[in-house]
Amino acid sequence: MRNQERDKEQEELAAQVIIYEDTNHRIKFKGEDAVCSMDVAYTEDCAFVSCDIIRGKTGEWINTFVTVHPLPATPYESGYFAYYEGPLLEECLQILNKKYKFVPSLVIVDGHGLAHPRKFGIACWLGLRLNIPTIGVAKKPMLKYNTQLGDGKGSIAPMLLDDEVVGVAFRSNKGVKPIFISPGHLISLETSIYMIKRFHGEYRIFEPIRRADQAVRKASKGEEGDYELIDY
DNA sequence: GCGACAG
DNA sequence: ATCTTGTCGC
Repeated sequence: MRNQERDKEQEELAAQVIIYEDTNHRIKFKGEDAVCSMDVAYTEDCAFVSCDIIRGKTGEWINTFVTVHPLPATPYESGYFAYYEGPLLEECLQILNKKYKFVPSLVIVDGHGLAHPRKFGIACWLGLRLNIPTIGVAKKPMLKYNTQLGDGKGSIAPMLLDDEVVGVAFRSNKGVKPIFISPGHLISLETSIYMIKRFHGEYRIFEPIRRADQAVRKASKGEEGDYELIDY
């Protein structure tokens, strides 16, 4: 598909994305509800996907699963990340669903949600595919933000697209580069920020994503770690 | 028109 | 994303 066609497709799908406007936390976790955070690592011949699972109600870590997949057929292109990595995330969750009847209540993705030039980052794509709430958390911005962002831990600056606030730059620790939070689907920006703060941890990178990253990194090197590899 | 642009 | 050592700082 050419970029012009993909742009059109992204704009059409973006129109289907549901973002809540209210500042109330519309996600209330019940006893067993799971929040999963996902990441991917690549080798020359395959992709490793991790799904880090915590209990939404308590934040307690449950497990980190890793699945193995063929490399994507299409190359990575900025702006079209979902076409590259999205299907991998979806397949990993399908495997966990078949094997454990696992259905997350919220999925947090390494990448953007609404904070994307056409308001359709990978978190939006996955949310639409699964019909589940999603959040995007990225290490680099795609949109401009106020670089006057405070230096202290917890400082926030809005990211704008045509005067609309589509996400925030978030200083997760004093003096470190910010991370970038945006809603993906079936969630509000306020709740997205709330969830990231709630489960964040002590380092710059959101802790569950950090664990997911470590898991796939080790798995891709054949090293042991705090993860469970699922053969397929 | 040109450049910038997640992983 | 991935290829890679030491090093500065809390």
